[in-house]
Amino acid sequence: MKPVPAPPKPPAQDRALESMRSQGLRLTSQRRVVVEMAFGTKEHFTAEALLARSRRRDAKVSRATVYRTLAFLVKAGLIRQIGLGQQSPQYDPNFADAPRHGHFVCVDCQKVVEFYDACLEVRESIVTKDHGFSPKRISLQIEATCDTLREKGACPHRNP
Amino acid sequence: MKPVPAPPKPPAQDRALESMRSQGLRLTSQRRVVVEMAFGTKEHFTAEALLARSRRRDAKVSRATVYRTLAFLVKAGLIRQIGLGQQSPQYDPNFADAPRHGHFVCVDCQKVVEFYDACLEVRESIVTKDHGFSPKRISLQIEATCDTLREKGACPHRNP
DNA sequence: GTACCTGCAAATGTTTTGCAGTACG
DNA sequence: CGTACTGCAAAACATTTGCAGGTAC
Repeated sequence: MKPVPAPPKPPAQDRALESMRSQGLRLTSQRRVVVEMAFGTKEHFTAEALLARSRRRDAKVSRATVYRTLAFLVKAGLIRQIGLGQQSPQYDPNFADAPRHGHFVCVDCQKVVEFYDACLEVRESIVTKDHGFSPKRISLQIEATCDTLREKGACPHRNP
Repeated sequence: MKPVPAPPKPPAQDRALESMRSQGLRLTSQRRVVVEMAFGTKEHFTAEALLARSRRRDAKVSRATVYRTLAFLVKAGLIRQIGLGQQSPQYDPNFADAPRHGHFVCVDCQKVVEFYDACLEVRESIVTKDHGFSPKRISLQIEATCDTLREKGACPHRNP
């Protein structure tokens, strides 16, 4: 019997629009632009950066609309606000597809690297239950130094 | 043989003052008040709350001094800024004595419960090394629902 | 005595909000 | 067509900073 491939998950972007529609929100052109720009990258971004990117597509997108749309996406669980010890909060669009990853923050070069570990997830779940809770959303951030930088003097995580 | 009790670790408050002195900072009366108020509770607090509490001790402590002192304590690793998904950042004075604990945030009542798990710590360290990093500071926050609330209709974590 | 510190107030930066006009459904 | 949405600008906050005067050491 031929194995049936799992149907591809709709891109986060489509799920966001669907989520908005199902909540009765109108799919305005501005909201489409903001959603497209939010999920059009795997990188983390700030609210201001998302505004700038959205305005390159449509110069009239307002700051207010970006903040309002971002707030909805966060509440819907499609984007997560992460506090990486930096100045203003960053938003991570990858949680829609990989809701359980954590972040390394390289204290040498400030680069953020995402990771996932099944053992951690299992243990996190056990510990949570042991304390009488049911886990809903886990945020794990590890500030660390880069071994390669220390040994070779160059950090492999820094962008080109 | 009589067991020898481990010498008590100096309270976080004393370590903070010592840390400031060793860095060449002057121990002004304002800084003493802010440090005392910061470590005088096990609860998390905001910068504004620390200002209010400090002013109850000395009405003339300025906002600027509170922010400046808080920034030093965070950089020194004695207090940690935690992003608990709330409005403004919270500060946790318990990291000086227990630098590796995590936080449950009850999504039902917003109460924050601290926890520690040795297995998690070991696994976190392994995963970090596997990715070529050496861990320096770990921040684990788990948003969860409270089982007792769901079963009994009352949340045991809510304050009296 | 002299840096370093403080309080004040103004500057900065971010997010929210009120409102009149616009457009989705 | 009505109601939700948008852009704008002002408001609301949170945090930082410049500076004149004060104080620890």
